[in-house]
Amino acid sequence: MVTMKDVGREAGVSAMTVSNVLRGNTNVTPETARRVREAADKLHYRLNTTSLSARSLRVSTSRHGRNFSTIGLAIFELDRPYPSQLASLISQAAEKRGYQTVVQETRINAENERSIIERVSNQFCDGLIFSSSRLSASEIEQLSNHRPTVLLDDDRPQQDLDTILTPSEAGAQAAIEYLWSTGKRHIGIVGGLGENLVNAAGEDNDSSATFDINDTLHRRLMGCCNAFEKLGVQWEDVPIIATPWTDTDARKAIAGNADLVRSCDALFCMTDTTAFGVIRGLKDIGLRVPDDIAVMGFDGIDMGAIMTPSLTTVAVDIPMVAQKAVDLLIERIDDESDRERQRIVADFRIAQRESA
Amino acid sequence: MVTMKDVGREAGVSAMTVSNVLRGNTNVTPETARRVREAADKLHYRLNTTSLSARSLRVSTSRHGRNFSTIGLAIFELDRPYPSQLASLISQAAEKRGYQTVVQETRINAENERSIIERVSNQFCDGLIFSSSRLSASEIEQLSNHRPTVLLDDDRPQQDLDTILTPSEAGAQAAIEYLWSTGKRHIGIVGGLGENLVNAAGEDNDSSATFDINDTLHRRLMGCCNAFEKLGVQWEDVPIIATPWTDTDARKAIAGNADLVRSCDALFCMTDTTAFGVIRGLKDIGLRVPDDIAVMGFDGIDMGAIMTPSLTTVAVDIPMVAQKAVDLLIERIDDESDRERQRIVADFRIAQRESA
DNA sequence: CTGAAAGCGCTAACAT
DNA sequence: ATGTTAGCGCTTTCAG
Repeated sequence: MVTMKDVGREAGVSAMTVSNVLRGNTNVTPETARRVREAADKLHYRLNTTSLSARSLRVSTSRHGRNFSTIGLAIFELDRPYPSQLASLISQAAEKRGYQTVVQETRINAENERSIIERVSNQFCDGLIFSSSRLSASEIEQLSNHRPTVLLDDDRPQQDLDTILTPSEAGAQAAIEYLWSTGKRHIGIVGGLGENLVNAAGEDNDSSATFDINDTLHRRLMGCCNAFEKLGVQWEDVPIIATPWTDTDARKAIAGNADLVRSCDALFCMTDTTAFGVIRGLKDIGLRVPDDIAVMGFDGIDMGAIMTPSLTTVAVDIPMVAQKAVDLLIERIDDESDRERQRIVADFRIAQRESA
Repeated sequence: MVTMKDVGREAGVSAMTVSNVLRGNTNVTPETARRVREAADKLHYRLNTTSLSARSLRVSTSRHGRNFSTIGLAIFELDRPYPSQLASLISQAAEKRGYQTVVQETRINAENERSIIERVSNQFCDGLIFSSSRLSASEIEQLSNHRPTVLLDDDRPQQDLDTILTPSEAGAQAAIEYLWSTGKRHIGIVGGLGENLVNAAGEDNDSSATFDINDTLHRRLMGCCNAFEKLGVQWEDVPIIATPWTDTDARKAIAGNADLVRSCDALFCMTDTTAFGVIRGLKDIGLRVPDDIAVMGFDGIDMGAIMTPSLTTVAVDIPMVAQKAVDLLIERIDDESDRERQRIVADFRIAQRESA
């Protein structure tokens, strides 16, 4: 690494003069400045900002008088609508409160998450937001040196961190009840079993042994189950189509379960993206939505309103998730007191559109 | 700020012992350890990782023997398919090469971009990728202390940085030619004029005065223009429907230009998202796609394949954009030599699907 | 106009 | 088992 000392030696001056030249602050002879700049160019000098920050510990105010507060957001996937909308909303909510957000993709991999904390979040973030983490709260706490942390969509009971949850159980129950209220009596569920999101099985048997990637799934299934029970339908009789929660997988799952699908008059899908694939898959096998069969999703991503047919769905209040996450985190950052951890379930509404 | 010294004073030990306890490394009396931990808790001590990094300058290898290389990606929006897919692909390409990616949303705002560089990228990234930046290359260079930088989709000729471009001109030309080849003779263009992406007019009149947010638009229009010229169609006769490049805006634009739309037998949309809104808007006014009118998009986002009807589009090789961006950047990071700047235009193909 | 010294918080190496 | 020393790259202070 090239230091100011090196540049100084090359230019025949001290490191101090190099510093002065490069920041253009104090008076330096034009000739000296030129020599220094040449030397810096020649050696490809780059300001080592790490040590700059070390220095800045000393001076209370930053050079520009701004607050350099930063939130780290670890999110499972960036290429799908729900997490990317959430990331965007969090960025914007944080910005309104004077925080910069840095987003990192975990792809639901524990090793990635550790790396994120070690390399970045822990290095310079004032707080962390973890969405669908595979790490235990205690590991996050330890790796992050007890940085304030908010978890999203992590329902493991042993966690002792602030948590924002999507209304999986209540939302799913409301979905089934809605379909029932429109006269559907043969409601199937899509996205039920098997590995979900990604096939991330078989890793990480230690710290997160208690973690089930299908946690959110279970809560949504539980909501369905409750609804059917209230409606007097045997849970065992409910058709469940297994598929990962992606559009292409869901499309294939419909093709592979055509007969089962034809016995239904409505399908409730575990996510909107799944529903998109289902609607496409239904067209592939000659079924019209909603005329032949109703389809309902879960999430409330923007694109659902634009699709043809537009998607009836459990619309989670995603801006609320983002806002609460940011608020809770900043509260923790500002206030070191040990107030009790919070656990907030986001609102939802049934967005009644064309598909059901 | 609470330092190890403070904790040590509270616990009646030296800072060194505090360090040892907190990292659980060396042998410490359980009793001492307990006292230290209590003191740390009481004072709300948090490891100052800034100085950790300062320290790490000294020891060549990191504590875990890993390389802590990081790429900063500044992207205009995270809640739309194209940029979020791109961000995801860049993250994954970088990871394969041992780099962690931190993503930040600019929302096409110069002040945000400056903040991103100052707060984050400049602090600890080895290199930057800027997508649709509003800053000039020279400002980026200066703010980032000459960090290696790759620009995406920035066609300003004065820039002297590595650049990856989407094939706007060739892609648009190919789109028009494709529609023509299917017998369409009344092709309209959607997404043509007015502020695009966001209404970010009126800011930043100094450094980026030379920057036109409609730059990409102009290149795509130029491609259309070339195609029509070759086909013997007067450019002045081509219907152009102005709308920002979002689905909801595009949907409204169709409703507001119903008569003009009805005179067309095909519509070429500036982005896939625009096309989604257009298809929906066409249904709103009773036109069927592709029976009554063909629709074509530009980008090649995944969802286009799942829609009903599936979207015929200029499918940019987005993985190639991501891969080249990462490769070029890492090349710059590794090799300080001043090889000439590169300028790569990504491949594309016409994804021939149902909508046209 | 230029440079020497001190020190930011932390920890490896060494001393007690 | 615990403490002391030195130093990471840089910049503020103050002396030449």
